[in-house]
Amino acid sequence: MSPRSPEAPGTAGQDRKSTRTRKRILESAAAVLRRRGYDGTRITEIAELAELRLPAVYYYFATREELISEVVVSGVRATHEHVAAALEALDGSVGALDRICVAATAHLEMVLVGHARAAAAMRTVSQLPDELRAPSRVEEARYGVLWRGLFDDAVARGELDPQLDPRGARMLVLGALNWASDWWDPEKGTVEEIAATARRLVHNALRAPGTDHG
Amino acid sequence: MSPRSPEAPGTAGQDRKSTRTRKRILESAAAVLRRRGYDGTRITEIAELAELRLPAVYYYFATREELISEVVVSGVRATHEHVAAALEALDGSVGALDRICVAATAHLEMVLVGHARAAAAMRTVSQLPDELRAPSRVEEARYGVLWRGLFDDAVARGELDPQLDPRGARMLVLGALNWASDWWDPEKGTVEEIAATARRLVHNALRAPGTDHG
DNA sequence: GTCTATATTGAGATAGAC
DNA sequence: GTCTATCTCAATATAGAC
Repeated sequence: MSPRSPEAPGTAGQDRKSTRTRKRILESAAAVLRRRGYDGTRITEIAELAELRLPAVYYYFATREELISEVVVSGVRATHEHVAAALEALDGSVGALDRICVAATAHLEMVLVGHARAAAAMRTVSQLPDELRAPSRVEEARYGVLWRGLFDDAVARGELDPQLDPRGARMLVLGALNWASDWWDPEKGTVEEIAATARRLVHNALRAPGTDHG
Repeated sequence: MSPRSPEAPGTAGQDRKSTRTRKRILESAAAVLRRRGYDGTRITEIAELAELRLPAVYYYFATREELISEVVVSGVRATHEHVAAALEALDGSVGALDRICVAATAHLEMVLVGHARAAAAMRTVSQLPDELRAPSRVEEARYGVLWRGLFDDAVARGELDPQLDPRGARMLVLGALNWASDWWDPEKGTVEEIAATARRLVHNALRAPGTDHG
């Protein structure tokens, strides 16, 4: 039976060898995808990184496209979940602008160190051919709803600078965060440092005038 | 004689047919590079867009790498020159923060509409293999000096929020601008609109507290 | 499940006619 | 200068042994 439709195993379920191997392939694919982009990703390189030969990859995924699609979709979903969890952990009294900063920090963490698939997904989505774009768009749209909601709240509560176009501001902020995986070098500073700068920068950028916090 | 080492022509020099064709190939390459990324760029597609067959491209450029390298290097240089010109046009009394905003606007214009090679360059540099990376790095470094100078000025004059790491802030801002070519849709808003939002956002983001401009 | 060996495709690059 | 026709090589994908 093919592991492409996994069944409940005899004992525990989560770490059958095939499940672990499959996961290793996905992580390797994410790493390659992040560095090389969609077209530059070679299955041979993925296999090498996963310490397998190429045909073993095809045992788990029918095609190159299926593998890449799963990396991207799960990367967006994982980022979405991580950000949503960070927001849910907040006290109800936290302001809309501060919630945006928490979301930004969580997003940045995922892109930089949290999950190889997250960085791969953010960098890759716009390069995907149309067939692969469709499934990933669903996840992107769901995640987009979360961010739009955060900005809508900030507008409604008067916390967003009224001179900013909310959509433009939202996309510029997310761009700043996504691009960080391009230049951030773990040897030149910790994630906490860049996250602190990003949080401060985003807070400054969006806040309505007259709400200075020194 | 190959046009790869162009000579002074009989009359004017700039619009010999071969010079124009060469330019057309570079512009086509930029358009493809921007959409597809480094590995996704096919010379056939470049040729098609330039209304030529593939061998004609090889008449002007020895290899695929040489062509792509020229697009990227000239794209960074054109952006550098455009931004530098915008800054030089400013009155000496303009503050450091405002100068950064002018530079940001000029950079964004180039990436979005000014020059196909600019957008291609910004999107592509990090994907280049090492051999191609070297020449583009020289241009990137030169352009980077300009931006570091702008931020150094802002720090020296106390216009930059002291709680921001200057390097981190600089990279986040440039990321926001570069990423815009990924999502900006000319049908959903003019360049002027997004540029206005970007300018306001950057000004807010970087300014030292207590220098509110309402 | 994973391998070696191989079929197949498609993209970069060149030869040589016009 | 630009073309048609062709070579070459690398990458996806499969067959079949273990």
